[in-house]
Amino acid sequence: MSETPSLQKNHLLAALPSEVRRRLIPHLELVSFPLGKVLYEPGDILRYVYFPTDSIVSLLYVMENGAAADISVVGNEGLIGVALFMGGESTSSRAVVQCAGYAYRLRAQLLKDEFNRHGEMLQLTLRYTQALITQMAQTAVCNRHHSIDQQLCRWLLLSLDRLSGNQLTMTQELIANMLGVRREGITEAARKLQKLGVIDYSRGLITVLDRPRLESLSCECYAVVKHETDRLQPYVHPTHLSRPVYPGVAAHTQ
Amino acid sequence: MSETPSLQKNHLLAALPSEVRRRLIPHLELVSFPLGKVLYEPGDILRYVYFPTDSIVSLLYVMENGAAADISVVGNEGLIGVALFMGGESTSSRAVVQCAGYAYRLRAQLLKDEFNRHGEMLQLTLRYTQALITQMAQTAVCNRHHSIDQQLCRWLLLSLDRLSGNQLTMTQELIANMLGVRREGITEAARKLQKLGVIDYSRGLITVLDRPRLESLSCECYAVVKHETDRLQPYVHPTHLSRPVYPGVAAHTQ
DNA sequence: TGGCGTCTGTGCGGTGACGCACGCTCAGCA
DNA sequence: TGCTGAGCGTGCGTCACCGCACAGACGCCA
Repeated sequence: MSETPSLQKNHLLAALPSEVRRRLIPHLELVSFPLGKVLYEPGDILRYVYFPTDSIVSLLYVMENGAAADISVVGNEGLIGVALFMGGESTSSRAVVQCAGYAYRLRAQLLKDEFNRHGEMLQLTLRYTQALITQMAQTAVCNRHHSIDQQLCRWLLLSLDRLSGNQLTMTQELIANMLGVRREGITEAARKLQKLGVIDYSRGLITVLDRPRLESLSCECYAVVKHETDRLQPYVHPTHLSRPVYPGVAAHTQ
Repeated sequence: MSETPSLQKNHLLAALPSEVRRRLIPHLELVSFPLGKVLYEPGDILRYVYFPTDSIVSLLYVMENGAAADISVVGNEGLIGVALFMGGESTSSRAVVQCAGYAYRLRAQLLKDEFNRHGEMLQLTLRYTQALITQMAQTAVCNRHHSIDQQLCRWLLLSLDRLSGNQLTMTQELIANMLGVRREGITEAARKLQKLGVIDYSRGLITVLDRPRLESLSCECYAVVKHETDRLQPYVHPTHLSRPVYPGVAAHTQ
């Protein structure tokens, strides 16, 4: 194909009908995301939407006292900047790069232009947004009910799903910030996992050795989110999605 | 006006241009929501969307062990069933009536038909959805960082905003279920508020006596959500929203 | 009017997470 | 080669919340 191969790494871009993709390609800019880069702060007007290929971005809520917690994780399955097409133009979250890598960006206005064609782009992004909502909701209950141990497992799995390989480059401090807990809490939870032979880690590099075990140690939240995401974004054969926009949704009523 | 006046009580319906509203009125059915009624369970196909007028519905996530936590509260400012137009058709949440009252319902297909006209309905509902997302996200961080005392205040305020008057008919047990905490925790928090003269309550009837004080005792989460909701849904003059759909969003780019 | 059930009040031990403090260890660099 | 600092390990007291258990209080209905 004549397209940049890495463009296919983002599931949303990959799922676009080739006609739409051809329209957008000239406007998609590959950008590098260094670790810790802030894509936007609460209230910022969004000038771009970003489609990660091999980077991971966390949506963080920051409290007045500086304490924060991530409410969702975005990787190659999604995009950053849903507020733009939801109509709000900005959000109250902060978007921070959690795993360095690359992403394609698209000017806000170009995305809106695409929506105005009432094409597949709208359907795709809305479905993704619903998956995102699921993740946020599950995060909320997880924060309420589950132990740090379980949440660490959930979080490792969510991150792992958005990368290739079985390694994560992140310090315990970073993870603690994401989960909104103490660093020591992560240290203890990570040590337990290491003792069980589930993960190995050293100075900012985490290797997952036994993924099935990790899944069983995680709270149900991971499975719930994954299941729902798979349901909403079954991008195995992108052509499956080449249906008309709203009328295309099966009319189950009656 | 010839329209049912109570239809105006729902902000979304009220904000519709009269042309759209005229189209929908014949299909809007007023239904009664008794306390505790379950509108849908996780995974249910949504046959209707509901526009509350004077009822309040909680979106709950239920864990495998039965423990639950509400992730957002929906009243006359919104609608129940966003999954329908997000494309998912169903959600993983349970919708439960938390304050008895009334709502208008609309058949799923009719809503989709309305979207296919690419009208204001889409813009309106998407903006609402973003407000909902904000609420979920804030709930997530609130669960992580704030005390039961603070969360109770937040929750009373959120509920109060969606009703007229300063009274809530709900038992401490119910509130505890919503917040995903022990009933005793609510008892203690409520007692503190009563001692301060902020609220009064007895056997399932809560009266807010000093709302400003309640707001100051609440965590920041209430204000954040309220501010964002007001920004996204400034339905003071519904005609303000009579703009073209996507192109109407001010082109801030450049 | 008496009884029953719902709603609320309170106590107690247990525990998970916090805040703080300090020590260790390894990579990278001068 | 030795220093420095980032990353990780660990202990200790404190606190919020939990689970359980039971007691009082009020409303409603027979």
